[in-house]
Amino acid sequence: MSWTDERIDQLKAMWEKGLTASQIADELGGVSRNAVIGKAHRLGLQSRPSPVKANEAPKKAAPVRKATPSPEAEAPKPAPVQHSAPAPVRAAPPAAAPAPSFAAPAADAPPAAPQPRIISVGPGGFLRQGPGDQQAPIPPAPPRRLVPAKPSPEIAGKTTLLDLTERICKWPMGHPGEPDFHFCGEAVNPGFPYCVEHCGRAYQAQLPRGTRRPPPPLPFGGPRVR
DNA sequence: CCCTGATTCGC
DNA sequence: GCGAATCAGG
Repeated sequence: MSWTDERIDQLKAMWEKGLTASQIADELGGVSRNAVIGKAHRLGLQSRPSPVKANEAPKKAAPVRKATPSPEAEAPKPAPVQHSAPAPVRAAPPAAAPAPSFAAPAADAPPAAPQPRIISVGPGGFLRQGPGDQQAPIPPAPPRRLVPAKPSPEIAGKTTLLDLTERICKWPMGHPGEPDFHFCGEAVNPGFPYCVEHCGRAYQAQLPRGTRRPPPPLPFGGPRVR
């Protein structure tokens, strides 16, 4: 897969929306988490709370995979060039401005900055965009209003189709179409799509036709032959 | 173990 | 430019 404009837009939208690189990667499909992160950085999208970047210790971690003699000496760069926008731009509420209501423009608030442009990501990774954002119109009529995702009480806490990953047991519980249909959700038996228990049900030795139940094993205590 | 993002560097 | 490999923190 390559980074088409469309995919880049999706990446940006999802990244800014706060989805993790992994989530973005499998929404986009065909790319790895690393690819997403790499691309995000290349695009200049920047550093959202990283678990590992918290401290500001200027110590040389000396990570550098493989051989890196780094023959270069100290590069004298005492002049920190003042770029215009180094600051992490996370929405900075003017004061105690709560309730991001739909039709609640703060009449008194100074226009501040132009809103970054709002793109939301729908199920499957498609983008909901403002009318003027892109020339490509969305073929199916866009939803008239955004309804808060409602998981439905029956399935709350259950493993849904959207929750499945390579390491989650995909054994169906109930039947598709039923309101509480979900998946097992246990950790898989490595190498299989199901957990250990359900592997046991999914993969059973095929007995020759006509054979009756295999005799129960006699782990011990069988008739002593001597 | 799992996850996360950051960084490096060969391609 | 791309992304696997690696690092490092949670």
